Amino acid sequence: MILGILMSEKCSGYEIKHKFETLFSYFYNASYGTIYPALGKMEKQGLITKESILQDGKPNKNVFTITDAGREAFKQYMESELQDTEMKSDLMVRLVFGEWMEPESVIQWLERSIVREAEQMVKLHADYEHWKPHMNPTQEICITLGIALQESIHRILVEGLQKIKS
Amino acid sequence: MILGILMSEKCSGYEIKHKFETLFSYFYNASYGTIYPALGKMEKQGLITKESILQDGKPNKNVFTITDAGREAFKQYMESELQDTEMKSDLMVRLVFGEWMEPESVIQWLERSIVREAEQMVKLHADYEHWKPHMNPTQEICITLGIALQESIHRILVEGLQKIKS
DNA sequence: TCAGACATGTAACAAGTTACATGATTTT
DNA sequence: AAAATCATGTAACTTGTTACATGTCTGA
Repeated sequence: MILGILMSEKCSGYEIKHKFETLFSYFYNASYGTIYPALGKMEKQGLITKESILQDGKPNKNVFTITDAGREAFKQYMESELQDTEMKSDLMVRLVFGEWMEPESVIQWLERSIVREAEQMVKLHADYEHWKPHMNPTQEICITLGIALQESIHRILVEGLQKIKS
Repeated sequence: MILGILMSEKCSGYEIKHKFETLFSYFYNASYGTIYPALGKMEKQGLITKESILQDGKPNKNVFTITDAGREAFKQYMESELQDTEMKSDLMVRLVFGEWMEPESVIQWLERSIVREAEQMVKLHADYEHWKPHMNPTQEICITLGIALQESIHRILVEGLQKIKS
């Protein structure tokens, strides 16, 4: 992911984190504890180069630029075998063992999840409208996929909640 | 998950793994390298007890039974704060950086993913038909969710592929 | 005869989280 | 006066994977 980000422009670790939070948060996340060690490692491997920028009134910045070797590594990843999608859903785990709980608990899980999905849907739709003009076709597929997943989850949970309540 | 499984019946590590593969594989997975250490740890904590069964013509079995403390731990988990769903999609990562690749690569990713989703949909539908009679309402919501997610992904990818090709 | 089911476990490694440690400037 | 933004990094811990190690029985 970091190499992909650096394909477009050089960035500091802080700026990379910001992109994870604003642009990619709907399908990817990384903490500083992942980003900084990864940048250090890739610099050692010669995939990126560091440039220290002294700033006035702000801390210094370490800005990283992708190298030819880095672009090569990025392409190798992009051409490698596609990995399966993994997902970890606490809600699904609980639903499978829901028989051991009172219906009220199940209703709480569902209502809570419905609200969360609805909130994320609003955010994603807004993001889509916002970035639509600069998005290329594959990025459109990606965000459309994100939105479709949330809408499906939302729909099924609402239907499920009705059944449980009735 | 293991405690949840043991709520219904005592099981060996091997049997637990089998359940992960057949009943839960659409939303959860665990390897022996996770299961056996987890069983050992929970036995030490007194959440489960071990019983060694000598078998004829087959290796011995260590069968684990949940204790009162285990049932308590299970309920504490079920009543704890619901965690957000996480997902890791290699396809989405690639789609976001698809601008750096030839359309042929993008088409390959999409076609590959469409086939995989279709295969899993067939399997999940068959599973649903098979276990429907013994499923309780919350388990139905869970598998319906799994099926809906796969159908959405499939639909969006087919639509996306058409746009890319045109 | 060979693959697959039955059965348990460890060791090395990979990946990622959270909290800690520091500190100036800017906005509310 | 407090909170947020800008900015970098480490250490301890958690979680999970893959490969190794071992061996019998049963069915095609």
